[in-house]
Amino acid sequence: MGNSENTEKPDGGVERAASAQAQMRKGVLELCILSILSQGDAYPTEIIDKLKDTKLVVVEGTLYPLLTRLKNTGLLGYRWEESTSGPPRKYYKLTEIGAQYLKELQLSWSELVEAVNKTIEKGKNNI
Amino acid sequence: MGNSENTEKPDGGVERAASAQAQMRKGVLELCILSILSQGDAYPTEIIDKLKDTKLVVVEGTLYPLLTRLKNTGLLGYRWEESTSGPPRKYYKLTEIGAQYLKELQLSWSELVEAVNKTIEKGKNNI
DNA sequence: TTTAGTACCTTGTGTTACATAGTACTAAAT
DNA sequence: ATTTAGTACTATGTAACACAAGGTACTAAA
Repeated sequence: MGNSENTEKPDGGVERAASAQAQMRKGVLELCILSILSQGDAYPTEIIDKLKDTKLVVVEGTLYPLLTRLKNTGLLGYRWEESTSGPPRKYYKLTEIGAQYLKELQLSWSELVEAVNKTIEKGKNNI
Repeated sequence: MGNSENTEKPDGGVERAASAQAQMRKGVLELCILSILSQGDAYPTEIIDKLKDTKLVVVEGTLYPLLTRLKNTGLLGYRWEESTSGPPRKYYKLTEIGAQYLKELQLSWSELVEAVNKTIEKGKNNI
C-alpha cells in the first residue's frame, strides 16, 4: 500500500472561495424567502431586490422555480395584480401552513448556526 | 388571465421541515470539515464522530467524495497510518492553501449568518 | 476458520441553483 | 402607427452535491 503524499491537481484552490460562498447560500434561500413574505405579500422582482439589500444575491432562474415549488407544496399562495408600469405582477403570499413551516425553519437555522459555530470555535486557536 | 388562489397539491408541507434542515446543512459541511482538520489531523471515521458531537450528522457516502474533492484541489493532503484495531487509517491534513481557504470560508459564513439573521429579524413581528 | 468490528471506497439517484433564452405586457419615442 | 426600452414572468438544460446502498479489506477474538 505504502505512504503517499498528495501530488495530483494542485490547481489554485483559493479562488474557489467565491463558489463555496454560493454553495453555503443554498438551503437558506427558502428560509429567507419565507421570512420576506412574512413581512407582507411581494412579487418576484420585489423579493429579489429585498434579498439584494441583505447581500443575498439571487437570480430569476433560481427564484421562480423555488417559488413554484413552495406554492405546489401549499406553503405559498398567489394572486395576480395589475401594474401601471408593465405586465401584471404575481403577488405571493404566505399561507397558514407556510407560516408554521417558517417557524420550524427558523429553529433549524439557529440550531445549525450554533452547531457550526461550535465547530469553528474549537479550531480558531490553531490557525 | 383572471385571479387564481392556489388550489393544487396541498400535500402536508410541514413534515418537509426535516428535509429542509438537511438542505440547510449543505454547503457548511466543507467549512466544518476544514475547521475540524485545523484542530489536528484526523481520519474519516474520526471526523464523522466529531461532527456528530456538534449535532451535524454526516454519513460516509457524503464524506468520502467530499474529502477526495478537497484533496484534489490541494486543500488537503493525507498519509496512511497503521492501526492496532483494524485496517490502516487515512489521516487527512490541512495544507497551507487549505488553511488560507478556511479563513475565507469562515468570513463568508459569518457574513451569511448576518445576512440571514437580518432578513429573519424583519419578519419576526409579523408571524 | 469463522465472526465481529473497524475502515475505506464506489455507483446510482434525486434535488437544486444557476445560466441562458424566450414570451408578453406597458409606455414613451420616432 | 411602429419601434424601442423597461418591466415581469416562464421554460429548458446543466453541473454540483448529499445521500442511500452495497462492496472490499484488514485485525483480533471466539
